[in-house]
Amino acid sequence: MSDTQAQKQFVEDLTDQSDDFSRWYTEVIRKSQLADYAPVRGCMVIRPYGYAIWEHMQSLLDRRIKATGHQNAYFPLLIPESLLALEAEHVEGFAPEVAWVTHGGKEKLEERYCVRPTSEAIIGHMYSRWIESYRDLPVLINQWCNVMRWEKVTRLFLRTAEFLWQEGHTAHATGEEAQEEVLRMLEVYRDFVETELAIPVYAGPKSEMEKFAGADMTYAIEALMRDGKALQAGTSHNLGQHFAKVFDITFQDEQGRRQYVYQTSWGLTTRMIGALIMTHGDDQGLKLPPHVAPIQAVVVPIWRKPEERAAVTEFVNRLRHSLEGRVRVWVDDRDQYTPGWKYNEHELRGVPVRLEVGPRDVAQGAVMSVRRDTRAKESIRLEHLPERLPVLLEDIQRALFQAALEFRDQNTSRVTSVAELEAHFAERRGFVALPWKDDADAETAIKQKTGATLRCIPLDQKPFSGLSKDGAPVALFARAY
RNA sequence: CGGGGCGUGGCUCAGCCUGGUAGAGCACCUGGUUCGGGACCAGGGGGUCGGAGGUUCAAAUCCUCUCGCCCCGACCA
Repeated sequence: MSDTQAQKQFVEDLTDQSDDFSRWYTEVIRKSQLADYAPVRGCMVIRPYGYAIWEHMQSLLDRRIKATGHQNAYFPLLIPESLLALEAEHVEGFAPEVAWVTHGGKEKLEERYCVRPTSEAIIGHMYSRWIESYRDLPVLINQWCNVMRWEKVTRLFLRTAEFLWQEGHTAHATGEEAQEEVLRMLEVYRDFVETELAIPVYAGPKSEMEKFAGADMTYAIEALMRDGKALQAGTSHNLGQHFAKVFDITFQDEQGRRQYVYQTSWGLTTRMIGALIMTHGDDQGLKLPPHVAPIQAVVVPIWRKPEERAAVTEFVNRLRHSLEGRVRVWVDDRDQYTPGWKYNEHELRGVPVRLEVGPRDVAQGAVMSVRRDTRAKESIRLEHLPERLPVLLEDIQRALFQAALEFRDQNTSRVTSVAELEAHFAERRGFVALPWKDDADAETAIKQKTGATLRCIPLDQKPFSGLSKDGAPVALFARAY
């Protein structure tokens, strides 16, 4: 039996990625208990294991949002239709997917409310009341909340009718300041996603066609999933003065002149859990980056006789105490499962490190650690564990990023003509870099022929130097989620 | 929204074609033996077949409608 066959045996009933990636994705989510379907069309329940990942994401991103001077606030779930309708382009963009509240109890409402698909409208309305002078600027507010978009086709985490996110909304005195903010938050996203989620991204502006409804300019970070499809992982919009004009958000400048503010908005969603699954997962299941893994190390005690059990339990207790506050550890002392069964379950659930503790280990005063990503084993003495385990976890975090980066780079091709691009997508997936000048017709044609869309024009053009003959920047195309 | 597929104990599925009142494996419960890569034996509980309507003496099975999910496309975080 080959190694791969031997490994495959470890997991029961999980479709291989190469057989059917979509099915693998859905199965791994349900079997690992990240989420489940809810009795509401297009909605899911994020189960405790999945929600814990989101909580870690929130805490790591929230820290960065606050470090860049923003404050959290909360705006209502419901938005009056009249407010949403003010910005034509915006409302047109979202009209097909808003849910409406028409009744309060048995009474029909005078004006219907929409369940927010995003909060530009209601926040714009409030900003017009709060901002009077240049001294009130900038306004730097973020909110963590749920939003609803009545999607026709839904997929767990990637596209659900209701999802969780943070949306930042800022107002500035000048366009330059707003643009700085847009790029600052794009960089916050890039750093967060690469550092904490170990997902490499390309960051840059979208084309005119792909931008947010109502924005001057949209920037995004784009990641590559293991099936070769791109996933938008976060967006940062320069809204210019569109919303300021329709919501009448003005201030008096130092010369006493009345001016419209310049705004930005930026968001990152629970979709990133989907990105995590599809970037790192393999045929055995999830591989969670230690920084956001709910359980960083799982302890599996092993014994045969009662006296062994006592010794192992005592040893495990010492181990647990020695790691308290340093590593998120869970001792899996469930009686009804054998060690082998637990190994498989924790691999499916993507726990970065497994610590096996049996009589042999206790005799040596050590534990056997096994990495989820490489399966590499290492015996670690109990007294070294508090130092060694955090280092090991950082190694894994780095290795996951490196593996994803290599995959992404191997699947980024360079071409110099639309014909080459089309030939590429006839054969395979991944990112394709092509020198590009904004041209909606050509972009539409590519989309129709290949299914690929312009994902972004990377701000960092260095990886593509020499590709463009006439100085036009390189754009990245891919089929995308 | 177009094309395709699927809804039967918690899960995976058989039964449907050729109607006769529901079955397997896993999971679950009890007892015992086990426990270093998904243990074993014995006993046990649980479904009215997605929903509604129709045909029929009789419907999981045939017909109509409807809801949901999955896959592939068009739209989006």
